[in-house]
Amino acid sequence: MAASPRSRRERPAKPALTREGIVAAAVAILRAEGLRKVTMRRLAQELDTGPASLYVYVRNTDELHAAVLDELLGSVAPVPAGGDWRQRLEKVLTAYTAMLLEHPSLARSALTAWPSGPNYLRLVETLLDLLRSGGVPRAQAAWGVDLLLQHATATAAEHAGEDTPGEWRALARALREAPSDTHPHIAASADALLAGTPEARLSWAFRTLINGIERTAVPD
Amino acid sequence: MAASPRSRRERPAKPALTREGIVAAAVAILRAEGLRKVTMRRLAQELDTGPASLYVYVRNTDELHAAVLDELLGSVAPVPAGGDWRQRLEKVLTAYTAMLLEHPSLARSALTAWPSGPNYLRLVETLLDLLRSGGVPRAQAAWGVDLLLQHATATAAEHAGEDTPGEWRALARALREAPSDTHPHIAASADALLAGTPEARLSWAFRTLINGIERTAVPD
DNA sequence: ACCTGAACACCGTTCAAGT
DNA sequence: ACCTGAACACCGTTCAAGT
Repeated sequence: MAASPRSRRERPAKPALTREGIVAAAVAILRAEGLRKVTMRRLAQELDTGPASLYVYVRNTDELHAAVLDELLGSVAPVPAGGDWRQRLEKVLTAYTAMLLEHPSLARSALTAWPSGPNYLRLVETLLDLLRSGGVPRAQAAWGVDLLLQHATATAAEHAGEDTPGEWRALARALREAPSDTHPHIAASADALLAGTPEARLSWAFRTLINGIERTAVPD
Repeated sequence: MAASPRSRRERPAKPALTREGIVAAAVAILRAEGLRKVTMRRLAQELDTGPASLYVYVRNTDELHAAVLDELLGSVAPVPAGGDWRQRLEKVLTAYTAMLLEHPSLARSALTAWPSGPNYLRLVETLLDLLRSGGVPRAQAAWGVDLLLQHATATAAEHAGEDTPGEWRALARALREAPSDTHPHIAASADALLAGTPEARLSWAFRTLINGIERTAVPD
């Protein structure tokens, strides 16, 4: 009679591969080392197998990243009830953006690979509910949700270039140094263009979007 | 006396490396094969040299992509004068978006690596001018330009996942199949959520943004 | 200063072969 | 059906050495 596997090794037995387990391991790597390390090869290594084995459960790297986002979406707390619908709307959107800002590279990939899991649907439902409670017509609310979520995702995705101080500084300099004869508006607005904390700008953007959504009719 | 280089080879003499030449070659590869092929190695091969040689002129791959975008920005035609400022604004933004839609993966990279070249400044100046001519206060116009350009860029970037039929279909299905007891708003709005041509939605989005920008004050 | 070959440390994905 | 080793076809970036 052979010894049980448990008595043979000190290490925990290698767990069977499942899609769930793969996604969980991917989330762990994301939190510890960032999305750039969430590769098929690194993941396989973590799961003590070869990269080819993962293709039984995940079609490709993009699908893997989408599954990871779906997972994280579950951690966005629901809005507490009560209060002004505009404020509540801004609060959900800010919470969603904050989650994405913890993983900007994931936001970047979410821009192309939209999630469609249960947590994403719950978020869409909440946004529709709030817009409708503010009296926004159904068609406008529907297109508005897309606009609001796109803004949140894109804003987080902008922070994906880990460093970016180079690019940002180059732009700030270019704006400040724009000659006022050829670029009078930029010269007059350089400070305004660069003003505001990220939080203030995000809040303004959401309020701007909501104001626009409220009063812009969808064609026909 | 040695023969002149010209008489020695049939091929045109290898041109000296310059940043300009490198960027031009990168644009050529982009047009012919897409951004995914605009790699240091592929570019070096095209220029008949080794990848290491490029690092004299370009800091890294991101900077290369930013330079390429800067180049393409020059191809966006200026707005013809005259007409309603809103319509003109929508027209410039649509032209900018159309250019980015020809290279969605470049739009994706533009979301993180903002250009700051002369063509980009010209675009910002035009947008500020149009918003000001519509009576939008300077501070709102400044933040508004950012919002408008971000929307254009993000919209183009969304199309970067070359195929994406999988993800899109999955989302459409999830929306249509959402049970009406737990997701009443989605159930009632499924058609509205999925309605509209990309052009109609882009136009609505720009008008929505402009309406919002017009009437949302910047803090303090 | 500019250019290069070669190396280091990685990738995604496929496929034939095994269990 | 699931899993694997090995291979194919690539990456970005650095560095010592040459001109």
